[in-house]
Amino acid sequence: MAVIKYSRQRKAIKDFLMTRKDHPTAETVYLNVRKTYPNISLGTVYRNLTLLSDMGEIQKLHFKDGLDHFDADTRPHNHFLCTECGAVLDIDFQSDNDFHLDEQANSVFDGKITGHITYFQGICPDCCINSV
Amino acid sequence: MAVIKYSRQRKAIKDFLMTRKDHPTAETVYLNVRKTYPNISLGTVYRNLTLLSDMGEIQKLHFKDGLDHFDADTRPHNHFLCTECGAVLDIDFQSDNDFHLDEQANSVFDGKITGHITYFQGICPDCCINSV
DNA sequence: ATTTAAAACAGTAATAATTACTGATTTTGA
DNA sequence: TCAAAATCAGTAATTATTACTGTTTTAAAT
Repeated sequence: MAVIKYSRQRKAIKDFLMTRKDHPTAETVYLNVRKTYPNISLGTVYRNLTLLSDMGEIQKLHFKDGLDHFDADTRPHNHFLCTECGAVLDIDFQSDNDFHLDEQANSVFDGKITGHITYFQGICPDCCINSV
Repeated sequence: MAVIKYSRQRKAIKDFLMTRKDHPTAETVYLNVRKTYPNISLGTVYRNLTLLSDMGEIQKLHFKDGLDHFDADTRPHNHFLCTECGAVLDIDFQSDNDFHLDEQANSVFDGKITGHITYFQGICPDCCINSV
């Protein structure tokens, strides 16, 4: 695939993803983009999510549910997984030490560490309210 | 499943897992336990890995390859994924701050954070040597 | 504006990891 | 030793994802 051509379907997929902060799955993207493009195919959604991810325009994430999740926010940031409802949220918090973590880990590791991501888990705000 | 009964297959699965530090997949466990129990079935391996995981005797992990990986070490510790060969390793290093990370994150999060895990990525020792 | 080759599409089939089902075997307490 | 329940082996089903095929869309050159 030498040249990448524009496609409205790909634009719609990225546009939708940018409206969401909850890292939807391919299935969710498909169901929503179908509102605008009723006969878009699931294969097109997968192909474009992978393509966008390869181009670095979005991030592909893996959580414990075993599904691929997609995030239009490509800045390095941490994630939270709710053990009650499975919701995935961004955690914008970074500890002061976070910036130095890679070099610290490198000093005790024989290979070469280039990055890290921290997954938090617990009860999300919604589930906290509902369990009162 | 009220009472849990002993089974040699389950013991063999856990015993094998305890010999490994590289977080094998169900398939790898299957291929190895078959050396001792030649007609163990893949379903048995999956069922017991899930059972052991539910009982808290092992940990089920998810990496970018989309496969389930299993770890007999249930102490909280961090992981490393090699972007070259896909190898998964333990990172025993913990920053001084790591212990306080949950409470720090809690102070800026509306829900309740109960734990975290950090995934490092980079080039593993083996791949570093081979690429010289 | 037309033409044209490559890229992308919709729709469908195939793959691969995992889970569920079934009748036989093993475990364990009585 | 016996019997009920758990577990097993083997197989079928499910589910997420990827690959294939013939048609449509894009974009650059006429």
